[in-house]
Amino acid sequence: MTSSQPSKNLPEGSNISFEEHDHDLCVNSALAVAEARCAKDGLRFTPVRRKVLELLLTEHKALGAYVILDRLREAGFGSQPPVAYRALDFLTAHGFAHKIERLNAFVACNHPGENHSPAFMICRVCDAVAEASSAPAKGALGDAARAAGFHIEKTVVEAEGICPVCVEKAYA
Amino acid sequence: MTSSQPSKNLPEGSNISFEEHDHDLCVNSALAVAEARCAKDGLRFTPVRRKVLELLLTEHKALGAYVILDRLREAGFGSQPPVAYRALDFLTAHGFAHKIERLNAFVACNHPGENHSPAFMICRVCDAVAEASSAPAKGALGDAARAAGFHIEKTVVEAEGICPVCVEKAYA
DNA sequence: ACCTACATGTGATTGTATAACATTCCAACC
DNA sequence: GGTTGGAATGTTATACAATCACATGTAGGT
Repeated sequence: MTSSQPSKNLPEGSNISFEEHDHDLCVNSALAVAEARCAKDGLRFTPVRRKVLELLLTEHKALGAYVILDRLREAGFGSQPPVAYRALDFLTAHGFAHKIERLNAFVACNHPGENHSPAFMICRVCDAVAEASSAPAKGALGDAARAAGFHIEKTVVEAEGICPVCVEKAYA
Repeated sequence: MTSSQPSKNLPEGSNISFEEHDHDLCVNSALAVAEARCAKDGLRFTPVRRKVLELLLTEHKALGAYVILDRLREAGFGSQPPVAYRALDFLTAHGFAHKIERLNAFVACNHPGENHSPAFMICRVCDAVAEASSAPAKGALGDAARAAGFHIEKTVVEAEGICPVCVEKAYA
C-alpha cells in the first residue's frame, strides 16, 4: 500500500472533497488517528476493522457493503455479510465512518474525533461524496421538533446534485 | 373504505403528525387533491397508483415496498416488485409521497401541491413519521455547497428520535 | 491455566430494488 | 374504423442489502 493513485480502476471525480490531495498521507494519518483513539478509549482496532477503514479511505468514495465484502474476501478475511456489517457497525458507531442512507453505502469520516453531525453532498453523476457540517436541529427543523414535542437524537442530512468536476465535464 | 380506524392491526403512535384527526376526511380529500392535480397536469392517476396512495394515506405511517406489494396482491393487482415500485416512483416523482431513506419506506405527502423540500421526524420506538418543512440549502449546508461549487438539486433531511407519545409512555 | 467477554467465521434467510422482456391499454392520427 | 406509438402493467429472474442463529476463536483479567 504505497501507491499514490486514489483508486486504480475508477473514473476521476471520486474525490471526497472534490479536490486533489496527497492520498497516502490522508489514508495513513487517518488510520493512525483511528488507532490512537481506539487505544485511548479502550476499543479494539482489529484487523478486519482496520482493513475496512483502510478500504474506505483508499477508495475514497461511498462503497456498498458487498463491494467491501469482496475486498475482504480477496484479502483473506471472512466472506459472509456479517463480517462486513459488523466492522461497519463498529466504525460508524465510533465516528470513523458514516453511512450514506441515500446510497445504502459507507464512507470514511473526514473529521474523525470531532463531535459532529455530518451533512453530505452526493454527486448523482459520479457518486462522489463530500462531507460538510450541519446543525439542522438548530434551524427550522429544530423549531418544528420543539413545537411537536419530538426529541431529536440524530439527524441525516444528504444533498444530491452535481459536483463541480461533473459540471465542468458537461460543458467540455 | 369507510372505517374511521387509522389502521386495523397496528399499535397506536403511528400517527403522521403525532395528533389525532378525522382520518376518512384526510384520506378522501388527499385522494381528491391528487386526482385533480393529475387531471390538471395531464398525469394518469391509474388504479394501481391510486390504490398505493390510498394505502399510504390509510395506514398513515411509513410502509415498506413489500408490505405495499402484499396489499396490492390482496386487492387483485400484480404481485411482483416492479408493480409496487413503479407506482411509488410515480407518486414520489410528482410529490404525492416521499421515500424515507432511513427506513427504506414510503409515506404519503402531508402538503401535496406545495413546492416543498420536506424534513422528517422518525420515532425510533414506534416508527411514526412526521413531516415538517426544511430549507437546508439556505443554511450552513448551502454555504458549504456554494463554497465547494456543488449544485444542490434535492435534499434529504431526516431526524431520528423519540416522539411525544413514546416519551410519555416511557414515564407511565 | 481458566474463565469471560468480545470478536470472528459460517450458513441460511429475509428484505429491498432493478433489469429485461412480453403484453395490454389508451390516445392521437389517418 | 383501423393503425400506430407511447405509456402502463404483468412476469421472471436476479442483484444488492441486512439480519438471525449458532459455532469457533482469541485477548485479557484473575
